[in-house]
Amino acid sequence: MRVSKQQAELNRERVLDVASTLFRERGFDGIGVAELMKHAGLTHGGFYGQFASKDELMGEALDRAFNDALTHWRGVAMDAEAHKPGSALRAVSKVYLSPEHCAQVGTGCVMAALATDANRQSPTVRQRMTAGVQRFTHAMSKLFSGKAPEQQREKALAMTASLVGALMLARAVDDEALAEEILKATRKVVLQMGE
Amino acid sequence: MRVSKQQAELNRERVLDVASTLFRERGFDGIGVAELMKHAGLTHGGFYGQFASKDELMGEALDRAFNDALTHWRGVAMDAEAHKPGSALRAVSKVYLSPEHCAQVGTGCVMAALATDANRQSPTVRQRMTAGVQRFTHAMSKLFSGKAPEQQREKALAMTASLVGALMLARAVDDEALAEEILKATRKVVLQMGE
DNA sequence: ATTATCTATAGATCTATAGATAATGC
DNA sequence: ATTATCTATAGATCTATAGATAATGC
Repeated sequence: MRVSKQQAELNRERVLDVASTLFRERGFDGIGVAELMKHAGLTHGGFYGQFASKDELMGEALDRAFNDALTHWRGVAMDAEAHKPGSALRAVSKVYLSPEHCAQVGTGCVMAALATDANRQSPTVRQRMTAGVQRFTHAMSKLFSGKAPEQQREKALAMTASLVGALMLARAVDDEALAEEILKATRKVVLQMGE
Repeated sequence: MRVSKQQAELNRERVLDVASTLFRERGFDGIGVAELMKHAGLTHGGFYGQFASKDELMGEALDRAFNDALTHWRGVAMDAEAHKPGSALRAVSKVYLSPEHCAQVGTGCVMAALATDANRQSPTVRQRMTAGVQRFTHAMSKLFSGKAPEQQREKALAMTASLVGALMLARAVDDEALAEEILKATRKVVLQMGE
């Protein structure tokens, strides 16, 4: 039954990966510890050897999702710049506001999936969400490098709000045509922020 | 114990009001039938004489919240127009993106409070959310009356996404200064949509 | 000997229903 | 007689813990 220290660490990482995805798909309260552990191939009781509480897991899963997001969006921006200088904003908005991102809740933007949920959780969870929003908007500000620093930040904040709101609404509606309309209209607005 | 038909209808309305507020504050799964009924001054078991299920209540509470919202925002727009023609867009964005609205989750925008939640509920609930988004954006399109019809709709959709995203993010962060920054940056973007 | 994981369970929820009660409305 | 509401409870969750088990790591 007992596994090596190394394997235990891998197990813990797997629980975090599973949680990061399933929390986004079903919400923090939409999946229990038992089912999470089952998805990670472990039993319910083993969880409390790896984490102090479900609340602690929420915080760490949030951090993980933000880390993955920053890596992902920096990559999208850098690839675009390498291919065609000045195209990063267009690339990021196109990928973020795509039907594909809309369909992938579990691996998609953590803010669009869990911002409302985080607001109803513990102070610790809220702090992690706040830190994530700060990190994300800071990364986005680099998409407006032609402008003054305070303008970069302002535009990054407004852009983030538009992206997150559009994705969340597009997912909320049970009508693909309407969802696509929302995404398209927001792509246009976000591109105008770069002008 | 039994009350008049008229009183029973008033009781049902009170349950709906309570649900509409508490669902927005805590999420659909964040409050149980027993506590909802207690807030309405009734007992747990009485609920099922008024509603077939909690799911049915969610749908009706959503409709109620959207009805209230449309009345409210039409009022804000009309008051502004009456006072100063052409100021409706500014007035709506100012009130929607205010710290006061940010603080009042239970009586505030139903999309910002429950869009993610609705995505995880039954098809019926999702349909009601979709219908509400259609109604809301249709009302918002009148704020762009100087433009071509298809532009009005496009701008209303993008505006709605920005408003909802900004409010949701501002509420999610545990930092008033950052929240105010998000709201302010988004006010600017929304006003530019009217130009 | 230590410890990662397991089984089993306590105690607190949750939705929904059954059956009793008592006031309304015919 | 009908019915709006009540009390009580079934059955299914949920988080967290206690104690057993068996493999690791000294």
